[in-house]
Amino acid sequence: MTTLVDVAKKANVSKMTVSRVINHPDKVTDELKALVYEAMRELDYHPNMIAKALVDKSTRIIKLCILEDIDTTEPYYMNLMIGIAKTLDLHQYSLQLVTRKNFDIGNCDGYIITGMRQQDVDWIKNLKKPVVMFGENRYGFDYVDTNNKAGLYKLAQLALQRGYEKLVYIGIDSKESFEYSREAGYLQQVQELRMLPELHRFDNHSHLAEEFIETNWKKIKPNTAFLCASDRLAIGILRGIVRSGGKVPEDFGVTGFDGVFLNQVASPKITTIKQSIIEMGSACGENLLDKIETKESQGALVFEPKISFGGTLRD
Amino acid sequence: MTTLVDVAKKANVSKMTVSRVINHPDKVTDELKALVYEAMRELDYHPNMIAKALVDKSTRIIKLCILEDIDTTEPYYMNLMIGIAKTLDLHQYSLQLVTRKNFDIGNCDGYIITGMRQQDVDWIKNLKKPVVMFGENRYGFDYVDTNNKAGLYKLAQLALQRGYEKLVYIGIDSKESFEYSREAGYLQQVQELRMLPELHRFDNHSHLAEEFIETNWKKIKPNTAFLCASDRLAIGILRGIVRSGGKVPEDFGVTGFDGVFLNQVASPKITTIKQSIIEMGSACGENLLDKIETKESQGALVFEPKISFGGTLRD
DNA sequence: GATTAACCTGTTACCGATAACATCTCAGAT
DNA sequence: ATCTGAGATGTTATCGGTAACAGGTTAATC
Repeated sequence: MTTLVDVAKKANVSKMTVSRVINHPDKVTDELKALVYEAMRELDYHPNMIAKALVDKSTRIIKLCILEDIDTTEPYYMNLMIGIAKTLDLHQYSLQLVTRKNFDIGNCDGYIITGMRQQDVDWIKNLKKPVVMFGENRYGFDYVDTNNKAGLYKLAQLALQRGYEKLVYIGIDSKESFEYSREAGYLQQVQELRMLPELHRFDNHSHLAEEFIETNWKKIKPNTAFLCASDRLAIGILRGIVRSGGKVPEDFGVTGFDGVFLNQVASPKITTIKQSIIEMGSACGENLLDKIETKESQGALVFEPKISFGGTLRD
Repeated sequence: MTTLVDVAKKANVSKMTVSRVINHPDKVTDELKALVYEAMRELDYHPNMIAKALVDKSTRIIKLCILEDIDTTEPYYMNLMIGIAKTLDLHQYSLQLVTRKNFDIGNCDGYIITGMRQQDVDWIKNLKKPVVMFGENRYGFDYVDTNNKAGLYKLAQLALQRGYEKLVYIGIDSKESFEYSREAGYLQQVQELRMLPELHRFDNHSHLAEEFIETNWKKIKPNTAFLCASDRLAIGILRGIVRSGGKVPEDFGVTGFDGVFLNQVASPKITTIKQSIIEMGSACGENLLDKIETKESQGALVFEPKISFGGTLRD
């Protein structure tokens, strides 16, 4: 490993000058700067982050707190992590994964938190390091998320364009903000057209949605589209309809939300909201690192939803 | 943050003595040790890993290299990471996620690698830091994996016990070691009973398996069990059979391999090998950290497979 | 009783960076 | 010509640990 001193010798300056070239380039003359840059290049110098961390009492560690149960952990977290990791690696930060089970020790420079519940608000507010949430919230934390409301609004619109006469919303039985937003998107579209809303909510498990369809099959009329708050629920609805003898997409429409993994294994593929989770993860990372360096809030970052066209809405 | 010096003052010793109590406790008298421990407890002292890392030129970073395409990245990697993270956090290490796309810079103390192909053997052998593979291999790298052969052997045995007369193996069209082992497990069971083996291989996508069933439906006789190398393939087989009008589990059996996530959304649930990926991840971490500290190879660690009973084999 | 060895404990230097302070230079003011 | 001060560069101390060496006791040996 080449160090500051190596570069300094090569450039015939003191190591402090080299340090300044890196951190306060405006305080060094162009002439010396050129020398130093040249030396750095020749020696392929990379700063030792550990030493830097020691002086400024930082850790270069970001904690990713996944507060949801592992059981319900959606596969898209994998993509989230890939996105986060991409940014962090670039800045020589590294990641610690934290779940409710190993929630402890160890310092860090910042947090990315996902799956927050109301009960978590207190301790999160007390954290002494910058925080970015993955997933919208109404407690004033900076966050990165898809525009959930717009997502359901668009899907509802699409279902109408495709000629379905009734829109039923299948939601997740939770008090989280994203759920309210998705419902709001549905309701807005429905109310703009003076239609009667119909909402049902379940825990996010496909078999609950399936049961719902099967037990209520007689009451369900053709030409209905089911707008689901997740791909899991959509898969259940789809299966329920198929089992009951209904035809998708001819007589019934189904849409989901997420579109990372589940719709790959459904057949037909589900028309859903495709979230570019990797990019969103990168955004989380950048947002947080900015915050760490500038010590200023970066605000929320909302991604516009994109529809991924599957085979569960007719053409 | 309390430091060595704080503890030293409190215990009325030099900081070197405190350091020794931590790293070479045999070189300090019991009397002083007691004092120091007492002081450490009172001050809630935790060593600063950054400072330690600076002197021994380590990074406390482990790189997790996921060499598979993100598209085919199975959700179980999430669990793998949780397992790894659990161990690493305990030892104050942290993780960097590396994919083929951001394969670069940054030092580290060791690697956990998964999804290795033949073409990767060379550079992996050239790595200067300890390596543990997740997934069996035949190149002499230490690894952690489920006993793939035993897994398929057991499933085949189970299918026979449940009265299926014909066993068909549906494999993944790849040259990776785990695939050979699963095939070997199937073949061993089949040959022990002098049955005729039948193997088919596809890329690991459910719709390929589904197509296979549908195009060959006429040739497929009842009382056959399909032993699949992955849950994805099993889902495809299952769907193909159901679509073609076959009855599972009455006339046809289906088994998978993995059991982390996919079988949660299948209906009925697939009888599969449940891998405790979280534990395996922890094992990877421990194996690697051992290796880093002792500088000795720790060997392979093979987990015995457990069957997760779903509804795709009859009782 | 002096010598030596074994064993503790403390001192110093260092890992690779940065901040704070010291020094030096040179332009502009007096 | 001397003084002043701004701006550039170098020196020193520091972050929190550890290794290597130095010094001080005590017990065993002659």
